[in-house]
Amino acid sequence: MGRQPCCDKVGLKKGPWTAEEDKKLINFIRTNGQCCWRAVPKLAGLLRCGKSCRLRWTNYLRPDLKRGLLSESEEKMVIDLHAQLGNRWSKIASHLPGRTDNEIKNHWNTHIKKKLRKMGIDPLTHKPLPTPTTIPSPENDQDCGIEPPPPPPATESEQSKEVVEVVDTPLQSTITESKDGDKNRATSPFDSMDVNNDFVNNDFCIDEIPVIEPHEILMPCENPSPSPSSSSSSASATAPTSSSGGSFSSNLLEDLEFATTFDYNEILSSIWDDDFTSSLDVYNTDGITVEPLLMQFPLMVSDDESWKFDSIM
DNA sequence: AACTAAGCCAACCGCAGCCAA
DNA sequence: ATTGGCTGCGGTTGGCTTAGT
Repeated sequence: MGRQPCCDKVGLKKGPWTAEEDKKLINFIRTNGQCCWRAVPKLAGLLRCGKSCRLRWTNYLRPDLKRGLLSESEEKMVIDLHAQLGNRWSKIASHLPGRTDNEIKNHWNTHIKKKLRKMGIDPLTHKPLPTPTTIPSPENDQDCGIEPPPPPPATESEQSKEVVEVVDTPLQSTITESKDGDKNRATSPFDSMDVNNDFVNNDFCIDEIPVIEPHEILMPCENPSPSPSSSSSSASATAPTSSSGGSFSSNLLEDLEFATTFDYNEILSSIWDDDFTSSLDVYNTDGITVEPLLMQFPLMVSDDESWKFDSIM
């Protein structure tokens, strides 16, 4: 049965989201909540398909998102979970509050894969790579787009199945899953690894970027830099750049009436409904309940300029 | 300073699964 | 049991940024 396209693509906008679009989407979800993504663009006045709106919201605009590089512990968790679950990014993301599947997938492909290879571990199987004497390294470099020959080709599902079912390989984490989905972590791939052990213990860096401490990311906004007149639509009205993310441009912030000195919860309550924010208080991920996110991450910022509320007001 | 290559990430595409009619 | 609509997921790509020459 032929599937209809998810939306009529004629006249629909694609590509990076503008601050104006973000604003519309936030305002819509703020007043209506998340429902019927197909209807969202029409109701919110957006020339986007529902899918695009959902993606933008879940990957960028959600208030509970934790931005910035993954911490060391998060990376290790991703590796452990990947050993168990394979490329089931959404499942993996469900164990990392504030992280999206897309973010984890990107981080895996750009950072973790390389690190694992450096450590002599096949990122696909989480088993030791063949020694360089057996396979010439340039051809073996998957970054060149050349996957190594056997280990035998397995489909995505086969690969996942294999990883989940075969649990007593040397580097395999032994996470046992109870019926209610709880994961009891026993050993990590790193525990049994003595190859490059110093790397594991000392050099498993997060790209030399320190983890941002809460006191570092809470910005008092006492020093509003003399930004160009906010009424000027020149720079702030343009679409967000990829580096800045741009989900909160100065225009958007103006429109949402952010205060120059703010309390994050205040901001949240001004942007999102009480019902909505309260739904974030407890985040249950497959049996793992974490601290209420808004308490855990009073203000989640990163190198991302867009989160520096103070400097752009 | 200019050019090129590599890295990175937001967004798109298409399929799978779920569910209601 | 079948059909059709919707959402979620994973793979892929386009374009911007950064590093190297």
